[in-house]
Amino acid sequence: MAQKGMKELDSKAWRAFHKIGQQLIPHLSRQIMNHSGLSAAEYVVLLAIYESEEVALNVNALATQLGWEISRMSHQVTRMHESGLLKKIKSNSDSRCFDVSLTVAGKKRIIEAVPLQSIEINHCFSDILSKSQMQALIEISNVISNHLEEHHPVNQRNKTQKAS
Amino acid sequence: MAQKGMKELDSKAWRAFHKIGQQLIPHLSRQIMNHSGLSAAEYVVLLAIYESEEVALNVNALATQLGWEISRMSHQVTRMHESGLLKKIKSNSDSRCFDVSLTVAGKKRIIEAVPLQSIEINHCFSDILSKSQMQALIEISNVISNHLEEHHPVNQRNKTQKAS
DNA sequence: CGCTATTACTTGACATATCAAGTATATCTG
DNA sequence: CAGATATACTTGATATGTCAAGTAATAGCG
Repeated sequence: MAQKGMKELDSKAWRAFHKIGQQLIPHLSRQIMNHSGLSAAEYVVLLAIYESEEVALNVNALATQLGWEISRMSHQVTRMHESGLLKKIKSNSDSRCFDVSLTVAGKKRIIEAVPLQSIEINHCFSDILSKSQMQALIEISNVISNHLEEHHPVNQRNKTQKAS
Repeated sequence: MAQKGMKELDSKAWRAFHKIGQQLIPHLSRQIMNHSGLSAAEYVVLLAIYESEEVALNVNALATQLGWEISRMSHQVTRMHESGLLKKIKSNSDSRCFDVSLTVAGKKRIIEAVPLQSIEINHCFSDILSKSQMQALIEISNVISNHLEEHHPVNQRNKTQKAS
């Protein structure tokens, strides 16, 4: 976290950023768990599918959308399929792919969970930051994301994306 | 990530924040690993001890400083002790406590690792943000941290802290 | 068509995080 | 000083993330 050979402001800013990441994200994960019984991972996966225009997404498209490694997505989808949150059907256009979609139970769970989570995000984030601070965060995020996408060819994950 | 029932700006800001957290932190963790062979967890633990004024810290103080759960810290210290990065000696003032400190090897590893990691943080963070953006991040971090500390009594972790 | 390369996903081993109990040592109270 | 409490840390089960290899199906190319 702390870094010698960095200017004072740089170091403080980095520590600040790192600190909220380490506090806020775990806090919100725990809240999702407490409020809806979903893990944070289950929550984001369900939400990504729920919000998607597509009827069904494949594992690759999901991974790309969430910025996850394929293998992580595969494990997660497997678990969520086993626990009845997701349907997983071999695509008929390309039988290497799976069409992943929400089960009735999965849809119900995410619809219940989202408003609770929104409240919590408002409490810990939106309500206590000014508009200009949020604006700043958006810009900062763009700068950093663009940099990473340019200079760090995004490992092995995120190759093609298609929904069958 | 996305949240219905949130205003547009709020939602974009939250997604922006979440996204960089999910991209940048893992990226830097991988870089630590590649450059120095230390895991991100090992790195922050070594650094916390290295930077500390104290000759030795106990598990509790370390956990508090990093904002970790005690049990996580205990596991981590155990592993790092086994791998020879840390010394762990029963305190003589309170034999429930351990004095944790760097081994020679641990000190060497962190001294080598820090400058490499600084360079990487500069590349992906400090060099591409303006001073005012970094300033904004510091303020945002303070707002959020203060809120969490006030309203979410910091679970079971972070109780007392003492260095024996 | 047949052969190689690519793509989509799976799998298993391993590292790590979290949670709920547990152990051992202090400390506090009557 | 005995008994209850609190503290410091450990432990083991479980969940999850990462990595390296694998399998299977499609695409490209001669």
